[in-house]
This record gives sequence, C-alpha cells and structure tokens, in this order.
Amino acid sequence: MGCSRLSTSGDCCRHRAARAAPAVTATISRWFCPGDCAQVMTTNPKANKALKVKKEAGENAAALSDDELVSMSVRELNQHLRGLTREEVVRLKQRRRTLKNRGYAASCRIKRVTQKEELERQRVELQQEVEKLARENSSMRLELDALRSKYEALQTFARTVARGPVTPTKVATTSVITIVKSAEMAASASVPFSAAS
Amino acid sequence: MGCSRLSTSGDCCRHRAARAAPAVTATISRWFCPGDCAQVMTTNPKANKALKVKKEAGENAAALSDDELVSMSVRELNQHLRGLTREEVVRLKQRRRTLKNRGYAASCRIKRVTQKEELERQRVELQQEVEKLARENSSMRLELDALRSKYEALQTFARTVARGPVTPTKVATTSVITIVKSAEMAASASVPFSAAS
DNA sequence: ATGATTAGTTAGCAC
DNA sequence: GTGCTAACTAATCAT
Repeated sequence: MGCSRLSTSGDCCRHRAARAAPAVTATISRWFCPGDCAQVMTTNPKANKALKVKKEAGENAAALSDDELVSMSVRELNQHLRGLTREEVVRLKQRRRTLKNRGYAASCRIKRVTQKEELERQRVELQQEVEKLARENSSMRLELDALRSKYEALQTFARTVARGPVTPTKVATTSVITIVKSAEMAASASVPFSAAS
Repeated sequence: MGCSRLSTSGDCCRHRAARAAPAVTATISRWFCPGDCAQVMTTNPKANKALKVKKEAGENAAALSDDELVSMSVRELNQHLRGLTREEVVRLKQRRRTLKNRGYAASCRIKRVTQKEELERQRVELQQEVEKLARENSSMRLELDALRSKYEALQTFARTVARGPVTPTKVATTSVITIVKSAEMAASASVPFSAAS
C-alpha cells in the first residue's frame, strides 16, 4: 500500500513488519548483521545446485528471500543471475541494493542512538566526578582553615612562651628561635600539641 | 526519478531541492517555521478573491505552491476546496498532509542534531570543570601539606620553649640539638618566624 | 487535525 | 560495489 513504487526498483516492499515492538536491535539483527553480512547462505552448495536444476528445467530462479538475497556474496549472486533476462537481472540487483540500504539505514539509526546514549553516560560520569572533586575540595578547604587557625594560635602561644621566660637565660632562648627559622618546612608525624597541658 | 508514487498522495514530489548545502536550518526555514506556521498567506483576501474568480470561470484552483498550501489555515483551505472533485479534494488534502509531514520530519532532525550538540557542549563544559577542580584540589593539597609541616615544626619548637626555661642553660642546649636533627630535610621558605625580633 | 517519531526508500557522497 | 547519511514518505502514536 503505502510505498508503491513505479521506478527502477523491484518488489522488496515490506514496509513495517513489526512496528509495535520498540526493540529495534532485536528486530534488525534478524536480517542485518553490521560488519558481518553473508553468514547464513554463504556456503551451501546443495541449495545452489537445487536452484540450478530448477532454473534449467522450469521458469527461472526460485524467488529468493530477502534474507538470502541480502546476505549473498557477489559471486553467489552472479550464479543466481545466469539465465535471467537483462531486466530481471537489473531488478534483482536493484532489490539487493535496496535491501542492503535498508540494513544500512537501520545500523545508521542504531549508531545514532548508541552515540547519544554514550554521550549521556559520559555526562553522568563527569557530573559525578565533579561532585566528588567538589566535596574533596570543600572538605580540604575546611581542613585548611582549621589548620590555619590552629597554627596562628600556636604561633601566638609560642611567641608568648618565647618572650615570657626571657629573664632566666636570654642568649640561649635566642639561639633556639634562630634554628627554628630554618626548620619551618620540616616534615614530621602526627604529634599533637600537648605542651600547654 | 526516484520518488515516483502511485498511491493516494498527490503531486508534491520535489525530493531534494538543495542537497549539496549542509546548511539545513536555512533551507528548512524557508518553508517550515516550527511553532509558527501560516504566517505568509494567512491574511490575504485579494489573492483568495482572484482564485475564486478563476475557479468559477475556468477549470479549477490555480495550482497552489507548496509554500502556500502548507502555510494555509484550515478555513482558507476549505475556501480553495470549493468546486473541486471529491478526488481532487482528497488529493489536495493529502498533499497538504505530506508537506506538513515533510516539515515535521525536518524539525525532528534539527531537534535531534541540536540535542546532540548540546550534549557535546555539556561534556566539554564538564570536562573543563573537572580539570579546574582537580587543579584547585592539588594546589590545596600542597598548601595543606606545607602548612602541616610548618605547624609541626612550630609545635616542636613550642614544646621545647615551653619546657626549656625550666632548667635555664643546660636543657636549652639539648633542645637545640634535637630540633636540628629533625630539620635535616628542611627547605627554608619565605615565611619567617619572627618572634625573636 | 496537528505534531512528533520510526522505519523504509532514494539520492548522493566517499572509498 | 559497499557503506553511510540526509531528506522524504507513510504509518503510527499522542494530544
């Protein structure tokens, strides 16, 4: 009905075998395997022989199914083409081309959907990564602020202590302070500051 | 050529007016304005009158252009439909429907492309955000480590000072030696501990 | 009726 | 020739 054609193409109009099912991939894979066509009928000498006999004896080639025609190799196709009218040959080749195109269109759509899903997946992944880094970031910022406060408090305390006991031995204290200046960056473990207790 | 049709539809086959140009939007917008059809011929009583006269005097409606037909309101369409064969009416309506569908398909494609571009844009944006946060993160980590070291050095010093003045001279010297030992790896930095000044 | 979406068809490009 | 894709048509669904 819908897709009547008058032009060069043959008789491969089947327009919508299963529309209700949204399971595109499953429906497609029955008659189109991207990257690996010609896997069913590629090697079946018996069938070819039988068809040959039929051709010689009767009218012409046994009407090839879409699946067979589309998955056939060029060599096999040529075998089936023997003894056919010029017009028949053209029509069959055109039908094959149309069927192939049907498959290409399907795989094109699948590819499109797949790429879109991939993009959405990456977006989710990146969003999660952003959240994770943001969390790390803010907790580190808190830690940094806290440590800065502690440091300043300790600094104040140290100044106080260092200045207070000045009376007993003045020179000794000064020496200690000088050495500490060059030891600012020293790395050491997690010893809590318990001097005040 | 390609799109010969035998079925119910009319004569609206123009298949590909400008294929070479990838400027889809521009090409489309000439005959399809999403969300705002019927903006050109919607109010033009003169044209309608002229057509009416023609219809009464001559054969039938002056062949409507695709643009006119697709952007016409239903009421205008009905006016153009007067005096036409049942079959002609059906054909014209079908042609209108087909033209509309052509527009819908076009806007559907545009939407698809737009959404994909949007996803890609978001991906780039998120990747940049991740990089920015990661940079902030690592610099903060460095800062934190540095501050921790400074803090611990100061802590050690403070302990020494706080304990040191208990026994004026002797213990103070011992403390100095201890500090130097833990400061072997130290790289002296900018912030001076200027308590002594 | 209108609009959106899907599958199939065709044209045309690239290899 | 093969594969891919844009544009188009028709079918179908939703409003």
